[in-house]
Amino acid sequence: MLNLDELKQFVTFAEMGTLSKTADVLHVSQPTITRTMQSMEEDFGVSLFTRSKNRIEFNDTGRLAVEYSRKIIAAADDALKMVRSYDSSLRIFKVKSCAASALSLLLPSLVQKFSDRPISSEISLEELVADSVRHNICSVGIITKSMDEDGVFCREFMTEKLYICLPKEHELIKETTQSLSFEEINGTDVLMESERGIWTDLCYERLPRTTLRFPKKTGSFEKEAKDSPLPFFVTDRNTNSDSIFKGRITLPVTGEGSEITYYLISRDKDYIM
Amino acid sequence: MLNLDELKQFVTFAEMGTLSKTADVLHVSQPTITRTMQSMEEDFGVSLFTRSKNRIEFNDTGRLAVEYSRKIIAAADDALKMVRSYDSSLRIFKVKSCAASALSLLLPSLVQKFSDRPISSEISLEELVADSVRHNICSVGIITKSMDEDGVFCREFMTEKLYICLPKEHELIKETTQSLSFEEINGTDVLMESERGIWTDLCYERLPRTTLRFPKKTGSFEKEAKDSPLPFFVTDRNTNSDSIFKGRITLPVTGEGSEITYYLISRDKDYIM
DNA sequence: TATTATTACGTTAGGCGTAAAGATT
DNA sequence: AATCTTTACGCCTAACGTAATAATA
Repeated sequence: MLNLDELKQFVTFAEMGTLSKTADVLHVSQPTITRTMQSMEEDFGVSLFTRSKNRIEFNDTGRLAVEYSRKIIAAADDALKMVRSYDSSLRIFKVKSCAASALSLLLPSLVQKFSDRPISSEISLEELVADSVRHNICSVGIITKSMDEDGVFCREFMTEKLYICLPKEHELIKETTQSLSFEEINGTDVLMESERGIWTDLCYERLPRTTLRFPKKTGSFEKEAKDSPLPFFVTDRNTNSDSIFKGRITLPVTGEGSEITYYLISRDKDYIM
Repeated sequence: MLNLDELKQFVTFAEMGTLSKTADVLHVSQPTITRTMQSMEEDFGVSLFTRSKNRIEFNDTGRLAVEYSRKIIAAADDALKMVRSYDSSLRIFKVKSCAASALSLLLPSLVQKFSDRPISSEISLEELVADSVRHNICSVGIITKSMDEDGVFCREFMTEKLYICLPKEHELIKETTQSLSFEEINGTDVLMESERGIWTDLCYERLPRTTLRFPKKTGSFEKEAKDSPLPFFVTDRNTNSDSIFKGRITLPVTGEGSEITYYLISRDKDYIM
């Protein structure tokens, strides 16, 4: 009967080249490896090696067997990983979001609704959020595109609009300026609130010539924003104190992507309805 | 450590519903299954069942674990199957062909070239031939389309052209008839040499209104052809005795597919060059 | 009472390490 | 002499079956 322990010795031998080295790295005796290789041939029912007196090497069949052994081991590793993360997802209510604002809005209601379970949350790339929900790694995800997949429920959650906040004398402001497009902002350095989240990703994409400056320490954005002559972005979901807007003008940003709709996704309907 | 034997007991339990039935079908004692299920929970490191006093059932995590366990078992079965068939392909020189004529032409040279190995050959569907070569199940394949895939070599082998052989007074023959198209033949019953092979497939496709009649016993085609008033197909690679053509006229068949080019494919260049 | 899961216990077989032998470079 | 594979031998663990227990329907 094929056996995962033996399979691992088998592929390790393929990587090490000699039985002795294999025994070394696996912390077992050399005879153990010899026996395992013999039993692999019995299990597969075919010859897997060419043997000379003090040398044993894979033949073509052996190399094929190694390939397939790797697949079995990968399947086993995958099984452990997936089952454990699912179990953990049942214990800990995990939320991944592509944006901080939507997460902040959602969390309080989750804390109330699932007061019996610890809640962990994380800002992550949109694609990873979707994947995590797909694979039961997290209970609820927040993304910016509607999702229509079997076994995954989706509903609209909220919208958020981008504004730019500039010092009154900033060169981008002309007399008649009511709003600014990404093209107009592109090239002007901007202070960002966070290194992660959908807005940051968007700025990297739409403002290629702009240098995005991040707070030196996490959480020091407000302080730095007050002292800085740089423009910064805010949204209609802004949670900063009013003081950062002193001496500044806030203008809407126009162009594709400046208004985002967030969607909640989950494999469990009750989690998002 | 995850173990294939235990995994099989695990998925069998999922199919049987009770530990006792599982023990029965697997021919082991009930305590063995109890212990295995306990050790599965240890291996995965999570709870997989809900237990009442004399009832044990899968929970959600358990059902997920069963899914993944099936994948591991499938990977293991696949490995055994593939490695064994590859080993066999090294011992026995296996040829699969979509047509008998090309096989007949190829076999003698193979017998000479690989006189140290037994040769087995088979007529099969074109797609299965290609798949067999891809998966190392056979050494050489004969198909009718050129193939360009990594790791598979291909070369042109021979061509074969289709003719129809009719009794002199057959209604399909007019004064000026020099050839017949599939459209003209379609609807007329025809005696076929074999139930397998590319020509038979082609006739099924191009002569939907025709009833194809096969020899009652394999190998009795020549005998039946002499006595029959039906037309039959031959090719320029015909190997039947001249006697079957007595009192008959042989006309070329026209139309797409009436001339076929055969290609040899193999994962080993030397096998076909 | 029949069925089911679990625990306890004694036995056994299989797997491991040590030691040694045989062969190669 | 050092390295490598294989065989032989003894030990010990881990897995099995039997028997018994407990609970349910």
